[in-house]
Amino acid sequence: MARSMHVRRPATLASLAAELGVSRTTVSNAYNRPDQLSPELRRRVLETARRLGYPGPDPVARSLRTRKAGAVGLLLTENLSYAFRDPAAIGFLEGLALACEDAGTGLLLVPANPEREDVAAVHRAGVDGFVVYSVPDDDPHLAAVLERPVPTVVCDQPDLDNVDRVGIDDQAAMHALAQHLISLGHRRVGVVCMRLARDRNDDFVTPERQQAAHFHVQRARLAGLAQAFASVGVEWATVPVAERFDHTMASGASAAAQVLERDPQITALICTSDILALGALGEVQRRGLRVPADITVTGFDGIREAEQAGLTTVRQPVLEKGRAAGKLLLDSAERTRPRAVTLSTELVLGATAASPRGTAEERWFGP
Amino acid sequence: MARSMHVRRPATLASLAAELGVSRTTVSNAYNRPDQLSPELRRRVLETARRLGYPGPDPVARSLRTRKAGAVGLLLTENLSYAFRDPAAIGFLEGLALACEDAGTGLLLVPANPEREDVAAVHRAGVDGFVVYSVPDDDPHLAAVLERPVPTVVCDQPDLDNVDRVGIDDQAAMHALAQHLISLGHRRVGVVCMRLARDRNDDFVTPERQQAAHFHVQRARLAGLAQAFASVGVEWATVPVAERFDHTMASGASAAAQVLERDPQITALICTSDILALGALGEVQRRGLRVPADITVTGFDGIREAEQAGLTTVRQPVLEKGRAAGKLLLDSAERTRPRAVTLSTELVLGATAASPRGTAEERWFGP
DNA sequence: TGAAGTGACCGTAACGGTTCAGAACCAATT
DNA sequence: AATTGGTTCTGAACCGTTACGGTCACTTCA
Repeated sequence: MARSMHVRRPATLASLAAELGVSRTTVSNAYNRPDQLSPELRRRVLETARRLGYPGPDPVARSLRTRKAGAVGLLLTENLSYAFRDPAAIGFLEGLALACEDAGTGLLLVPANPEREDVAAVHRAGVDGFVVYSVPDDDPHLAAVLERPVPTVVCDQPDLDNVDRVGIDDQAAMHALAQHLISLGHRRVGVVCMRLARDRNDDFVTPERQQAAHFHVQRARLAGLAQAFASVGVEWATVPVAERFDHTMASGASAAAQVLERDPQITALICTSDILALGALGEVQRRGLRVPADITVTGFDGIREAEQAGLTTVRQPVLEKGRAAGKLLLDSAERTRPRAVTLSTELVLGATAASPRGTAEERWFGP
Repeated sequence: MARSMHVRRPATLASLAAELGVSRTTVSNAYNRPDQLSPELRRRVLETARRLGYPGPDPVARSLRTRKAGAVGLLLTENLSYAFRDPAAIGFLEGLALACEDAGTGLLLVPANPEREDVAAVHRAGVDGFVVYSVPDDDPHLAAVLERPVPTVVCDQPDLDNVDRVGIDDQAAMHALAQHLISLGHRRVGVVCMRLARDRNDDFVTPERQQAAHFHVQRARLAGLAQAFASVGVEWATVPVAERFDHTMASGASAAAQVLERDPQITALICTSDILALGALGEVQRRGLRVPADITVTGFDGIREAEQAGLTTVRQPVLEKGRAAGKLLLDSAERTRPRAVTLSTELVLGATAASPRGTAEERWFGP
């Protein structure tokens, strides 16, 4: 190949300067400060660059000198690829991408596999800051991020002092949903929740595990439920709570089955995410139960698929969360840290919740 | 704040070395080659690093020295955020993320806004290679990427000599779909297609524009249709082809309306993407036409939403495309470039295509 | 006892830029 | 003639690492 004949090392600023008989500074200026040299010389520089195949200043070397990478890193709970399967995560990504785009900043997806504890990828990331999306309190990747001398914004979890955060009031939102169910007359309920810690537990959750949960969001949602139901005399410890490690519809279905087998008498199945709820919905119907006539099912998130299914749920502004996280990170002007943004949620009254047989009214006024 | 009291410059390899009274090399080795120094010294190095708040070797400086960034860049046709709204793009991203994750490589989303011709983001990207997803032939960002001295893989379009490519045979796939429609008896059809060039043209497409299209994929799909229909005597120039710049269901709907107004007699509406087809489907039904009894509608891509709608379409392996692109880029071992990967497609016979009233049989044999 | 390892560490030279304080030159003003 | 100001270009320092080719003391073995 003719190509491999002249394996001349790629041109650099210095070689260009030598070729032209000018200083490196001048070549650098030709790219970065056109006003610092005569148009004629600049033209010659660019011309020679083209001739020599010089692609312009090396981005890495520039980053080293300027101490700016022009990118923000994103750390996720899950596999990188998972993020593209979860509608809520996709919404978050879209919002974050929006903010980055506005700022002309790149978005680096850091390959932090939660299985392996390999933190090297975090150390290798050349970024000006990190956004951390929904990781457990004790995530080693998070620890590695916090060691890096760059600003960081956490979305959802964990809730750390000294670190900027964007999120919602999970406990209050779930409390509101619970109040709604309570007002409908539900007292005997079951719960399906997402993973509470980094270890897999596809089973019922003990009260201790609920309180010790390393995922702040799930802990808060359960606490919201517990608080609401306890206030109307429900013994929370007796409520079956099934946990699933994988966040899939299949998990929702199997968890629903597990709960229903433990207590077939429940009138409502409360799920801490829409994905789980959609799975539960399928399982419930597969068992011949009508929703909401025989049983109420609720979710959390407000994803499109939930809306289509008419799910009663809590809508949270996923896109806004991403955008807010990005803005917070990029507006490093405001130095009053740590800052916290709490976005509002909305109770979505779908068609999957209703009063249990023997309605609230009947309870109060008798048949 | 106590924090701002000691604004001591952040520790570096050198300052650590000085503190310890060893050489920089040794500190570097403590991180990168533990076998090159005694465990005891290594322990001391790491201990001192912790005490001084040294976060480990600076990734940018390391990248400069090793000439490795540990990330691949992704260049998209559209706004970054758009990628998270298009199911096909999401699938591609998932596949690409999968490949990157396997290799422990980061994925940098480059903010290349197609509106502005601002190529700086491409120059600023510290990456070991680029994946380019479906951009027009004359995209300035693509030109900037190709100038960079790093390997590049193009997915879908454009189809360049000297550059690795992953894609499908768009022309053949569309030809097969057309053959199917022809065998059903369709002769009078309309077409809805995606943007053919970087300039906005939300209108009918002239034959010249079809052939000069800067989007290779769309050009090929139209060519497949033209070829198939021409071979059964249809004058392709008379077929109404409506183009839309934005890739949304709303665009599909309006384009369908435009085509139907031009020629209400068409028996099939062929769309070059599922998104457009779903929009067209809505518009057609809004007009009181039954699908497929009154009119046939087809798509292209095979996204989940299309499957749910029972759309007759062509399924292409979007996730596989992403994965293949990533692998191609990362397996720089095989140096037999340029390489090309053409993945196979599948005709999906949904419920939106049928013989037109007055079927093929009736045409041949009479009533 | 001398040659040949071996393990632990170091010095120097890149890597490819950006930046800042001037130098050199020229024209215009005082 | 000296000063001022502006434009254009340069020299040297610096960014924080890692690669490479050593040195040096301490075994090991014939």
